[in-house]
Amino acid sequence: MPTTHRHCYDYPHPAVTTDVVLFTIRLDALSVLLIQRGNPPCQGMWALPGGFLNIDEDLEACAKRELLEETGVEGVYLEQLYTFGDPKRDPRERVISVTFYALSQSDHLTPKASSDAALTAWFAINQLPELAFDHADIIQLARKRLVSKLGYTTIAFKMLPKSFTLSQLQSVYEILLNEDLDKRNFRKGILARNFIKETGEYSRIGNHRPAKTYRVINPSQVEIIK
Amino acid sequence: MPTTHRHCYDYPHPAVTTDVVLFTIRLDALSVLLIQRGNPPCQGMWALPGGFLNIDEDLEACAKRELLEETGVEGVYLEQLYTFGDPKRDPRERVISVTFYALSQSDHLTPKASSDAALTAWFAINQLPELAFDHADIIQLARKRLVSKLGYTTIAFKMLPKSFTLSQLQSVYEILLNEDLDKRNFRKGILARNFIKETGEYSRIGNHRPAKTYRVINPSQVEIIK
DNA sequence: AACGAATGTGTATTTGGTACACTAAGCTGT
DNA sequence: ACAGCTTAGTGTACCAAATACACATTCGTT
Repeated sequence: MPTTHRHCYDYPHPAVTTDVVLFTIRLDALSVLLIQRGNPPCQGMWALPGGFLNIDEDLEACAKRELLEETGVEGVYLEQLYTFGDPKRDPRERVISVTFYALSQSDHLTPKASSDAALTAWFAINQLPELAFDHADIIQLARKRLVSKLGYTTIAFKMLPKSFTLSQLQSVYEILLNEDLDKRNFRKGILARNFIKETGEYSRIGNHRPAKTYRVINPSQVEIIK
Repeated sequence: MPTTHRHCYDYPHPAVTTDVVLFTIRLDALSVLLIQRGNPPCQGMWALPGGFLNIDEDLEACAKRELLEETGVEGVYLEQLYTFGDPKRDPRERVISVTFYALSQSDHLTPKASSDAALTAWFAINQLPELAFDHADIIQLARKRLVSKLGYTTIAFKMLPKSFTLSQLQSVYEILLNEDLDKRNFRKGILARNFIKETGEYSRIGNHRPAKTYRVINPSQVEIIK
């Protein structure tokens, strides 16, 4: 077992990791992607995808890389959440975790087993397994942030395909807010904000009337309504 | 010059610092506390108070400690802002900075020269000097966060003494939002939210009618209106 | 006692949000 | 082909919240 310790400093340095809370809506429930840990500590418990920061790597790049390496997921919307640094949050050494949350439509997602053969799986936010480290706290904070951002940003669109129906969009809001919304009021409100416009196409799935599909007018703009 | 390098790791570790954007309102302007750097890099430039994280120290504790050591300021409201980690943000080594913003009433603040005799001074947010590292970005983000939190939290009270007049409170909002507010509507709105109540005392400063003073009912509660 | 300066107060209007029910269009099974 | 099921799509009346707006009050000063 090599313990070369080749990287030395005058003062002790903490380790820095990134962790990602990847949300999607699956089976009408807000869900999170987790990885089962293959090694101690917390072996066998479930954890967020994430890992150690490379020394020349940007924080966001690290989050994206770990997500790709561990789950095969890429191209999702990603935003920094909070930095967790309790001195005892990892029993091995001092670890600062810069956390992110990510949003994706579920049909873009085919999480593969990670390179070290760990299991990855979706869990509904209300049916989470026992989680490693402080990852339960991270998920709850991410959920809180996500829900509160619904009100003044356009992040909801990040959980839908490029083209979507108003019913699909309403469903995203209803699941995240955990309450039913009035169909007419929802449509009136969302259309008044001028974020989306009709594609001219129709969604013809199901044995019922086809629905107009819409797309986001300015996909890059996410922040701040009004 | 001792270069003992006694702290060694299998993989390179970044350094972790905290930096604090301390806001106050001074001379009718939103202002920030800065320190003039005595050493390279960026010698002579102004920078945020902050410094390296001790290996067993909580992030928030580090921010408070550095603020106290470098400026003599303590007891202020402090909240984590964002983590800056661009690989080139510090020319010496890889440095991750976990940033905070803090709010204080100006009359509580008597910033002293720090132990290493650097200068500390207040700067109006619109008249900042040339800043070290990415500290200009940090300040702008902090300002943006502060202003947006005005709308749905009670942070404005953190910039006032325990007992204050409604005109003082309105002035805080006007300076932060950079717009004039209607006196009657402001009072109606703020009183309807039931955050504050009359102390029964009057402020008798100036050659004009004394003003009722108010205090916050629940000083610990900061988050989320409605 | 007159003046200057900031305090303190109410109403009418506008705006935005909420509550609420039926017709339209497609598919399926007979 | 038509009856029945399923989701799409649409407007108005009501209520609550935000806005616009002007003058009398109470100090201190001269």
